[in-house]
Amino acid sequence: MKFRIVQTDTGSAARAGVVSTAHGDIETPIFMPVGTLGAVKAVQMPELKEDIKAQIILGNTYHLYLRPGTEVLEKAGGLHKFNSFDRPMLTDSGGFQVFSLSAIRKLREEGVEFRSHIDGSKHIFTPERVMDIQRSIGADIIMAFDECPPGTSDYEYARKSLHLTQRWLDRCIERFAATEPKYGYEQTLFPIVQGCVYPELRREAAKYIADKGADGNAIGGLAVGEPTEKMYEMIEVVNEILPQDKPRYLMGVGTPVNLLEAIERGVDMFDCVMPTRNGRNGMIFTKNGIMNMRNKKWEFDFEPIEADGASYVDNLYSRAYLRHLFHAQELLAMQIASVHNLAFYLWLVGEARQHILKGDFSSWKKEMTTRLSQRL
RNA sequence: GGGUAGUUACCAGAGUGGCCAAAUGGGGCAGACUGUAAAUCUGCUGGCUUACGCCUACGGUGGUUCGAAUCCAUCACUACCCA
Repeated sequence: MKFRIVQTDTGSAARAGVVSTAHGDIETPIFMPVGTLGAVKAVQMPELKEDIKAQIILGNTYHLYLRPGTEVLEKAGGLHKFNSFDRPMLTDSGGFQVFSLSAIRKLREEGVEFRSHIDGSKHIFTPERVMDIQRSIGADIIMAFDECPPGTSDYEYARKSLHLTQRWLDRCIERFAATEPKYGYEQTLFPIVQGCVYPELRREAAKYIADKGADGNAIGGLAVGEPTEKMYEMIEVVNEILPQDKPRYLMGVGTPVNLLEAIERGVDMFDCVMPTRNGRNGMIFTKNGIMNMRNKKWEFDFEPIEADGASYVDNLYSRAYLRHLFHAQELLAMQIASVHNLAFYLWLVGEARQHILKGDFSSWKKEMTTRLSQRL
């Protein structure tokens, strides 16, 4: 994997670049739709590629390991062949499940013991095992196995957790180096910065990772319960240390405004379930703010979903119709909302890139932030 | 024409003397959701009121009772069965 910076913003840490992988290039800043189980929920691949213009999507190690399992993925020839997405892919390691499934897992030095959320069966995830599984899945970018501690963790827990994540990182790197890709194309391992909301821990983590010389680096453990301002502060602290010439991936973030704030602070890559999950739950993101499509106010609003929206669904369907579909619990409602929201997210990062190239990112961002913060 | 069962909030439907402005489900109205255990979850849903509380309400009317959605009488209506 290679990263080339095309333009650095003059007034901020924002930059426009290109990540090159075996499955093609990614223009940054980029948003990556989340397809945990190998599918971006409610979205067909042609829509994802042609309409949403997704350049890279995510998969999840824990979930894909449980279903369909590595045997199916290997026999399919990897996840790209299995799900028919021939562009770059990234898999998360299961580190987030250490957080989100904390009730059904046990954390140990060796790794994490999960009780399957599907059938309760026991599964041990060690850093080595997670590397092996991600080799079987075959994503272009794979993530180190980390512990994602809650945003409310105290300093002592955060410190211990970080050091565990660092030991696990070394084991990930070792295993990764000792194994070969299974499908004939290169895979790249991203380490993950942790440290909760403690600047000194974040600095330590960033230095530790910078020394590893990875082709890309991730910032994890944010947007997990800490105040948003703390998140921005941590991004700044970390990005002062992470290599300038390598892509920076802010994991699991976030709202449209979060994206712009992070881009301004030098982040290149994002993923988040928000456009898809919130979309399925009736929320539409637009450049003029959010809309709850279930609200009565749209009942007789026959205007397009978003007149100058980025997706074909925006002018094809009216707000009243989409509201009707949500009330009637039609599957189409979730499909329309997901396609719209993802197209909007991809439009937003694409615009950010254009304004970085043009040199007016800061003024554009300021105006957009105001518009995005509205509730329609 | 005869018989039986019933009539409760937007709908369905519990409740058969005080703990009832009245379970539960649906619907409705809002809110939440950030590396997806999520097509999920939470709150509200007679009126006035910040609240206490007051008022109006369980088909109509009249009654019994300290007290009635609940008991009695009567009227109206509905469903089913028999002719």
